Amino acid sequence: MSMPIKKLKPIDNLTQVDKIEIRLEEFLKHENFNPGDPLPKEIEIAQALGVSRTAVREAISRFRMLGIIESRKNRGMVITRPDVLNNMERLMDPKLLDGETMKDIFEMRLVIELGLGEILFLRKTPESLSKLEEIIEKEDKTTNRIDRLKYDIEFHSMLYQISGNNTIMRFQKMLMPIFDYVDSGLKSRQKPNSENKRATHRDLLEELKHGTPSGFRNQMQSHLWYFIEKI
Amino acid sequence: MSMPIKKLKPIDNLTQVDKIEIRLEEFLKHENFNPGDPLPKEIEIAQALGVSRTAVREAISRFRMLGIIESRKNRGMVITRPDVLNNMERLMDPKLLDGETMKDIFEMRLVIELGLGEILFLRKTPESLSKLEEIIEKEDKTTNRIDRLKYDIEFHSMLYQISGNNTIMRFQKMLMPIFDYVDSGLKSRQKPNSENKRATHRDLLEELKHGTPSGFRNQMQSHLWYFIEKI
DNA sequence: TCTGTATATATGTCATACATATTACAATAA
DNA sequence: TTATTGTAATATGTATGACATATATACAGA
Repeated sequence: MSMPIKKLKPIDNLTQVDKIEIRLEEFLKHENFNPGDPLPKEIEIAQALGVSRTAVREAISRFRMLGIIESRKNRGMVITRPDVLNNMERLMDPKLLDGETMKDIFEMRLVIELGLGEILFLRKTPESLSKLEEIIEKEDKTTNRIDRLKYDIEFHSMLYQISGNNTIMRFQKMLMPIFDYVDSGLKSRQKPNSENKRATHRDLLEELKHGTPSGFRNQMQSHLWYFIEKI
Repeated sequence: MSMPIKKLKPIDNLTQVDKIEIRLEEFLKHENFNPGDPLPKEIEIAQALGVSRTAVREAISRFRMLGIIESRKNRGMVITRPDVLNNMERLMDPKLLDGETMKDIFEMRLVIELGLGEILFLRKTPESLSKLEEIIEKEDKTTNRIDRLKYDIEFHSMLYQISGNNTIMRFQKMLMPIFDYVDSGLKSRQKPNSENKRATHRDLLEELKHGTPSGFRNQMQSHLWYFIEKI
């Protein structure tokens, strides 16, 4: 008969560097560090923790990767404001992500676009509306398929720009490759003839000019229907 | 009179490790590495690049941080599927971010919630609706302010759960601290009496049960009005 | 005031040795 | 044979000491 082996929890499997990382994070929070504040020297940290400078450097390089620590020769290290999206951008590669996550991202792009109406009505200006107008006109004139796609993207990008929300704009931009990848792999559930009433860019613009947020949301839903019904 | 000094771009200010990182990224893409594939040994990489193992390790530790490389003793290193949100979560700290970004995030949370309607109608089930029902009932019974807040959060969390989109759910969860922080710092533009017609959780549920996506979007807009008018 | 020089300093890089966990396989006992 | 245990090989993890390099500071000279 064997021992009740399940009771035996595995011991700390953290590497030295992991532990240092944890300690440093505690240290930063506890000492209430703010962007711009200088950090102790590498050697001092190593000595204080009783570890080698090598290990400290590896731990610190992780924070550098996150963007919350910067270091320059002789100046030492300082706390910096991280760029929230910077790291995420590097991971937006269809080869790296799993299907489930990519599907999630596909939906997320749609969700954001559908939810954008409210903010657009708050931020729209005559100038921005006329820019949308320009894009639509260029779109109407062209027959080239590739150009139409270009203007399509331009139109939606302009909407984000009008939102004045830089984070959302960047977020959308980095979602794009995944969105396109998923889109090209999904089949429509409906017959092609169901797209008869799809709202156009002009419909959206007219709604944005003279309509209501509620109306705009509905138009956008109609406009994106082609994608939504793929979900 | 000064030179047109702005035209003078700074020379390569990349560290050795930066260069190694770039080379490795090229290598990974060019050789078409996929999750699960093993990487060459550290020493081999170092020799191939003509640099020290230390530098290679620092570069690789960055990829480990991103979550696209994992390494175990003797097993060597392998490409792994990164967790897209993992790094971002660590940065969601009001002390680290600047006001602009936090405002963006505040809006983003609202945008997502406003755009969620469509997907909810696609994914709702009798079971999930009755769970919402339960939460509302508990909410109605309580008079405690803190409990009401708890059920409020629970209700909205349940909506995300119904969406079936794990990425959005996690995303929202990590946006929360920033959202609350910004919210507590913003003042309402309107007089308090303007909230007379605010849609309740029950309104949302009824709409979700018997209404339409369009109706739900409007109800949600009304429900979140308190926040929206703070934008 | 500006420019060049010297020096001190903290990070960046390197070479080397050893520690440690994991694998594969041989050795041993049942 | 079968299962457990020991052992060597291996790749990553850690430590140490040395040197390289960029930057700040101070000071000298024009």
